[in-house]
Amino acid sequence: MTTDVDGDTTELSRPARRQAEIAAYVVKHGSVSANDLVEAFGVSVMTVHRDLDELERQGVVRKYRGGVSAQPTSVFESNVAYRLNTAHAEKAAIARHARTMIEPGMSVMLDDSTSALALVDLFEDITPLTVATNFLPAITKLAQLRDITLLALGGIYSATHDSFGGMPCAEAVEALHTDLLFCSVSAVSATHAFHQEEEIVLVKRAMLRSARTKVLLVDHAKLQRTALHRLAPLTDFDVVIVDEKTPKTLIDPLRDHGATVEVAKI
Amino acid sequence: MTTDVDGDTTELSRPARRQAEIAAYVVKHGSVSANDLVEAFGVSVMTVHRDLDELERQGVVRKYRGGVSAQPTSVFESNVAYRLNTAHAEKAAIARHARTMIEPGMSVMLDDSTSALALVDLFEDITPLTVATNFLPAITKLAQLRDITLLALGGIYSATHDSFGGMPCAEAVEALHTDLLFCSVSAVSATHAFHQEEEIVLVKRAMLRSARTKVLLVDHAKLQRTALHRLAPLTDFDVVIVDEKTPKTLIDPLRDHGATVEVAKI
DNA sequence: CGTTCTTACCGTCTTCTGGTGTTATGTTAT
DNA sequence: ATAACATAACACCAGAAGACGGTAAGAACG
Repeated sequence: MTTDVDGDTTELSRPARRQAEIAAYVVKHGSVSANDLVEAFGVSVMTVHRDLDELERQGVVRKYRGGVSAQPTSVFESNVAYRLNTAHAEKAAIARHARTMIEPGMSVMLDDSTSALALVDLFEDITPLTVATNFLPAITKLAQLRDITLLALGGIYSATHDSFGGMPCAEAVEALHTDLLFCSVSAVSATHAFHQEEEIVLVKRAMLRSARTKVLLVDHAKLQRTALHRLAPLTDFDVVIVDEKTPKTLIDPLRDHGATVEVAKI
Repeated sequence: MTTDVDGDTTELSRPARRQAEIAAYVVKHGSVSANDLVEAFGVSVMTVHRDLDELERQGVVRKYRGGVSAQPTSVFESNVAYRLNTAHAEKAAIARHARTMIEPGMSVMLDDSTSALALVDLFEDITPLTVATNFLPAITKLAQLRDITLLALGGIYSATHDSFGGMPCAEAVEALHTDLLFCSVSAVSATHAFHQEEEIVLVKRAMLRSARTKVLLVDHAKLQRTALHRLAPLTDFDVVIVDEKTPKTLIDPLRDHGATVEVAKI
């Protein structure tokens, strides 16, 4: 199988990668047996089962005796799109660009996106800093850093996103007001940002209300997709940052509709 | 140096262990130079500095040119007591005992204590379960488990406790009401539970208000200590669980004052 | 201005955990 | 009852991350 829109194959642990591929395989075939997967991926039955367990834990597939089947696309999409997500260099570039907007002493809010995670790696040098996020990997990283006030946004854990959400999270967000918000979405049209899942939209909307300056991080893959729920018009964001690989033909429409778009150089 | 009240030396990575010992050393001597520590522990200057940096990050010592000094005891106590904390077998026994109080489907709240952490390891078999906690290691573990609804209690991260606290956390707690609460404290007298730090007390009090059945987990070391802030009378707890090593002479007074004490068998 | 202490960087070593297969045991369907 | 499938329990291997020291550059103190 060739999957992959553009190059950049690695940057994901082998099992994680295989799991994402298995997920794609399952969705493609609707439902498959463990043995099918053994042949297709050249690993042992045991490993297949372990992978499937993990995918089930994340809510991507459903196991039953004799095989697995795919879950409703919404869940799958946002997960696998996210896991197979590469574009590492672009993400890093976007993060570096975003970083220039941050001054020591500021308060920053991050959502549960890999783009935001790339940004976290740059925080060490912008201290002191207050960071609020509901994204577990980000929380774990930030907890290690000195001179960073970490404000964890709690809530109901979602294995699919590895983050916290739901009403408790929205409430936690509403109790805050930060200088900056960096967030991402699953899809971007000429006029609006979209997201697959309603509960996530809830939290992101709350975040948008709780920050002075709002920044949308968009890698070029997002611009060609669509998603179910309309999150907000792009004009709600003070800045939209895209990566260099984004074709001009996709950027121009955004600007025509009033968005402030900045291009991050690699 | 001999430290160590009772056997059980390991169960802590080498650097972590040395750091705890260094912390103890610093407290004992009030303030020491890096070179002193080099001799005392037989490691390089570099390593000493790294250890001290870590301890400073946790708020246990204060670095200045020429050496380090201990922080106010309150901070130290709750940290090092915690890190040097062994009594592994006892903790496990207490956890196993506590476990019998939990039925599938219940909602459980945990505070930031190693006792609670031991309990987490037993949750895998009591599913489904809803667990709320502000303790980062517990959150990380629970996020891996299936059939557990994890409710993270967010707030301001404290490196000393590796948990979240402050007003945001207290508010998150107040929005809940669980069937059970398992918590621990730094010290227990015949009549009351105590804790070193005020902010922590704030959260624990909120937790006590937000649970139907309240359980206090006490390993025998706690019964001989004292601490600054009075958290609550022991009669506020429905059950107090102590380990087998606790001398009868310490248990009886608790019972005389009306507490329900149960002894966990190893 | 020099001494002392601290940090930054690099290379090496070790430790450890994650990933995997194999075999054995358990479970469900036919 | 038996075959197919799933889980559990070891044991192995490798890659990665951590721990550590040394040296050199930097900063603070006298």
